[in-house]
Amino acid sequence: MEKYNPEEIEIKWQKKWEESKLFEAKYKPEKKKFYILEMFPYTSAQIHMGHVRNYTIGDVVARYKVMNKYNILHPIGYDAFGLPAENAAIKQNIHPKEWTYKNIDTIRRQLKRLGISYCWEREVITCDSEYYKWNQFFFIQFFKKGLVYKKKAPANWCPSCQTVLANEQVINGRCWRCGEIVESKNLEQWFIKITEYAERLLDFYGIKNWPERVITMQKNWIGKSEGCEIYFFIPELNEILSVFTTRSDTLLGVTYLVLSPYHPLVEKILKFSQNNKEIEKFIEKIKRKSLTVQDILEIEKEGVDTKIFAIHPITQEKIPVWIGNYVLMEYGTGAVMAVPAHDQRDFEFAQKYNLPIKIVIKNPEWKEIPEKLDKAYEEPGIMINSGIFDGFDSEKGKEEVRKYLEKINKGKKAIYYKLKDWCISRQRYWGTPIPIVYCQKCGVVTEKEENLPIELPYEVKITGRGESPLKYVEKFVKCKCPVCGSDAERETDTMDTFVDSSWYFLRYASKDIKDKPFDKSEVNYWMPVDQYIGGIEHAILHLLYSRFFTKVLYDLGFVDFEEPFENLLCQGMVIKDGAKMSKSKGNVVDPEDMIKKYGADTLRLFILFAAPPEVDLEWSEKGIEGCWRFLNRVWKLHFEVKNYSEQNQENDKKLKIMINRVVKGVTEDIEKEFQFNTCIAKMMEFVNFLNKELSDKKVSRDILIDCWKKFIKILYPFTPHICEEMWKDLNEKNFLFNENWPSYEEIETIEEKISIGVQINGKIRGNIEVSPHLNAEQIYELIKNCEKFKKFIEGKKIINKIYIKNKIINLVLED
RNA sequence: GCGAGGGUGGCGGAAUGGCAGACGCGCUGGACUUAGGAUCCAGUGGGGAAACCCAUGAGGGUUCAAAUCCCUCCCCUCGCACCA
Repeated sequence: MEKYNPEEIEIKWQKKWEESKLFEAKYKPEKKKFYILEMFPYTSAQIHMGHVRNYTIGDVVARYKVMNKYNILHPIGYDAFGLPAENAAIKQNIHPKEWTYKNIDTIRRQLKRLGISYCWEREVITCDSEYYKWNQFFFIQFFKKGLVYKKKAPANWCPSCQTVLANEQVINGRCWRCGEIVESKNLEQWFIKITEYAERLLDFYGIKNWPERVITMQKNWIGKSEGCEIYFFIPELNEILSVFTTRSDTLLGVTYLVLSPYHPLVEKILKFSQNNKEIEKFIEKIKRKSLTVQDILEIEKEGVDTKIFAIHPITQEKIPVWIGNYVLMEYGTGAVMAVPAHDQRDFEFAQKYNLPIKIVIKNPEWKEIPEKLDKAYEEPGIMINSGIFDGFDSEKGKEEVRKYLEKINKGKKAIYYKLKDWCISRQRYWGTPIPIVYCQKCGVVTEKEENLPIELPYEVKITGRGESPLKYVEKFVKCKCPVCGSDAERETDTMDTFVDSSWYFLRYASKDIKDKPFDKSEVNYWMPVDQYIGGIEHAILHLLYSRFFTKVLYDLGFVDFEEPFENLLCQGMVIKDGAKMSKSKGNVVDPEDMIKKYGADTLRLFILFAAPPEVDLEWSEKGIEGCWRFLNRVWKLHFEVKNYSEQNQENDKKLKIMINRVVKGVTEDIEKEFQFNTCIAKMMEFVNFLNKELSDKKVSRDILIDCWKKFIKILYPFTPHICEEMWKDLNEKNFLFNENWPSYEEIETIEEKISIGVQINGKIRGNIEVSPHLNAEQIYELIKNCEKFKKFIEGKKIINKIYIKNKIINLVLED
């Protein structure tokens, strides 16, 4: 027997797999398909344990499904655009392109070294103009459909780094890099109208199995609320103020209105109000404050009286108008009707400024209407003090008030969403150029499709300042108008990298990609993705954008499905010493070091064994050693099996039962929620059992070899290299990848005796061996005559016998 | 505050109404050995000499039977957070 040498075995098989193009996906419309996808890596320097976990889980699924005769697509690519490449350019004085491609080479090598069964022929690199050309193409299609527009909007601006930051780079209101408080800066930006798809994105029909929390997070992010717009006339300004409310039933309890300090009417108010000095002071104060999330939570409600009045649409009463710091311009109409009796925020504000509180909803538990409330009553109830609406249940009252308002033209049904349009402009170099041209004559026009791609110029000076470096690349900026041919200028902003990742999975699903983004029939065959695997951090952004993109492509007739990912698995983080592995914490374990020390199979095994896929995994040096020992035992056992020559059949049946049990267990645990940790535990049990069995020498060679082959097959998806080696050593010619997953028989059909638990009055008193075919009565007869149970039963009357087949029998005795 | 998930040996974790702690780590003892941080064997929730008793965050309930279902409470993690 040779010593187990993982490096030699693994590299040998990886080469063979590559030479035979074993994992190449083939479009076979007549075969049932399985598209297994893992979120592609961002091209930072190298892969980390999180990637290893993600990709190993995917590889087990892929290899398992192949053995179950699915036609598999298991692709990989690189998310290659993005800010870190520019930061590296500044810091290391290296061009973003060189940096990115160098990293891709490293990552590719590392993935191959892990032995993941990728179809390398379909690799996608998003910074390749062959790919981003189609970002530009889709942008133009979206533009034609009216889904793209430009507007001035506040962007996250870091005054110290002199650059715009993406939302996700703003942590608690501060810059992720330098910690400076992020400011808001108005810039012209390109937007895609994702809000037009809000309703369809809320519909998760077509999604089979996603973690509930991801769906909840998306629903919250979209944030639909149904209510009513109500119009208050302001005579002094001769303006109508529209407010949004979900509680139209409380309309008669309105005692004042509140505008956001950013509300457009504020300017006019400043002109007309006698209180304008104070208002100005207040607004100054609000705008000066840059607030972090924490601040907003702790901040006290403050406001200023405009001394201007609005007219209540129903009672015609004069309602004071205030400006308050607790009203958001970004939501609803930027103005609210305040009902302090039934809204806690309004209640606090009213108390502070001595504004009246009018109760209009009666808590059914109140015996009488209280004089004073100590907090707002926000639950439903019966409408009171509401004129013609008195006596209505508040839920029904919402409808009634709304209908009445509609009749008198003072309001209408309205739905608002938290979701904002997707800002895709980035003032950066390393991204897809937006295919827009500014022409003196024709205005803003899209580039002609035949002129794509608009290539990113290589020669550029990256400064890290707030403007796109492309602005200073004359060769890039100067162009001809695609409509009239006169001199024009290009847009210099590039696209958010989330555009790249919104359709990469379609590109994979297509072999023929010359002159088109993807092949429609092949994409319709492979899609939707049957199993998507990735981190929870993409719960909203990437997954929402991809769903949106797919729906638009459906509407444009590019694809025949609306949901890209049917099943989603979010794997947990890899942590060490209780914290996520990170350079700053100094607790990083490098996968390559581990592969050097133990081999890829051991690393894969450990990462699958230490925890179920969706929970966080605590790294353990001792744990990986345990897996190393296990594979060494398997290796040793293999040679003992191979050289075994006994023909004693005494325990053959027992061995058959064991292999059936483990095949059944592993199959079921993979099928059910990918419980790879218990699969491995079951295989370890089998190895422990077989070890003993071999020293007893009571099984026959043929049966043993047969069982061992089955075992190699089920271990294969987890640790493919060592399995290929053992497989070939048994004179098998096929790759295991092309073998069938073993079948199993139900235990009852092969097992003669089963050990069941014996309970007396619900207490376990021991075990008994019985045939699986016996019934409760027959088992009871056995127990009655069994010495160890006699003393519990003798002289007592049995009032019930509960037998759970093959598990337990409970005898209930009279007291 | 709201929403979701979770709390089981010294540790990672099994068991989703049916023998709690599978499997692995660690630990203890033994074998082999010049040596062992290699390998193999045995043991390992707590109490007890034993029969047995007690144990799944705390307390109550349902059931022949509860880690699992129901109620009350405590703690941890994540997400959202002035959303009108």
